[in-house]
Amino acid sequence: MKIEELIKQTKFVSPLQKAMLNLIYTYHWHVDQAAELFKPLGITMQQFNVLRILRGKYPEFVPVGDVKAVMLDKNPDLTRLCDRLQEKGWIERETNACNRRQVLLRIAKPGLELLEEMEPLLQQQAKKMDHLSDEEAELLSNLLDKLRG
Amino acid sequence: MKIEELIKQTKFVSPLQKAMLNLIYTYHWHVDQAAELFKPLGITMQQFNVLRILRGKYPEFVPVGDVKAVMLDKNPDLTRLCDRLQEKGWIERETNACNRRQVLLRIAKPGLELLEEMEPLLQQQAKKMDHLSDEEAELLSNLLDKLRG
DNA sequence: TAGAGATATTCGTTTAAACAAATGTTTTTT
DNA sequence: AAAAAACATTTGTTTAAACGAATATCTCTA
Repeated sequence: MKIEELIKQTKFVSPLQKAMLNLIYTYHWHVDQAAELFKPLGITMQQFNVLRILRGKYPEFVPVGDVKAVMLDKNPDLTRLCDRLQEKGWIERETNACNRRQVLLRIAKPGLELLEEMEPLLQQQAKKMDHLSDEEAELLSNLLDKLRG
Repeated sequence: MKIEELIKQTKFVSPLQKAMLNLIYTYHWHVDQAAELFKPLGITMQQFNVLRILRGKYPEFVPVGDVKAVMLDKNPDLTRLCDRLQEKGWIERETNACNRRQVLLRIAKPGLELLEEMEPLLQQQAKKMDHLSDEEAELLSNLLDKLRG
């Protein structure tokens, strides 16, 4: 369904404004879908995002600041997000001996297992979203890059 | 800057996953920008969104449910969002005499004036985002429509 | 014309987001 | 070497989001 119909608006200030409204709408559409998948597992999208980043570096430890730098949203409260991840046993946390200001993070075994479990669910969801060809998906990504300038 | 560099990730499960990560990143990028503009005015994006919808119907009154239906995010707590808009004097609220379950909303004069004030600021921000041509913006919007299926 | 069911919004409570200020640590300057 | 500045993260507090349950009203059916 086209964005005009979904938000019942036919006139837009510009094609760019229309695209931006569509971007916001599509983002929320995606979040709603993902939330359904994540909720029964007791994990939020942001938490999942952090675990994904840590898995990418495993078995290295990574400073909190480095994680923040590459997060999709620059969550200012990474401390308490990590508190929650640690309570669930999904990550390990320790201060860096070489630089005691830094706190180092590493994904723990149960965290890796959780991501493992989620993989088929994620792929299943991805399959439902097969409306774009690989070429179109690439094009979309490139347009988003260009949008940000 | 391309998404690969921004999130320091070179391998993606699929072009679609890359596009989705880019979508999420770009959304937050936009929200961060918009927040700077909105914050000094004491209004949030969601509140702005509601005012915009009400202006589109002015001088009609609109049921709360109708507003929710066309919102970009389906905020479940429109009641308290409207409380805040009313406290600031930006909207009027009254129960529908014909159907006393419904609450009707209308943007008030100060709300219209606020939107008026914001217009040049929004256009100014839009000008900074001139990296896409009209055709490319249309294409982006169409791809997002197609993504949702 | 009760009463069951559907609809539209609100309220209560728990939890997390936002923001500013503070803490502890390292580096740089004088 | 002491003081100032910069850095990395944490903490405190206010505010809003999330979610389910509740209220109030209307509609339809028996």
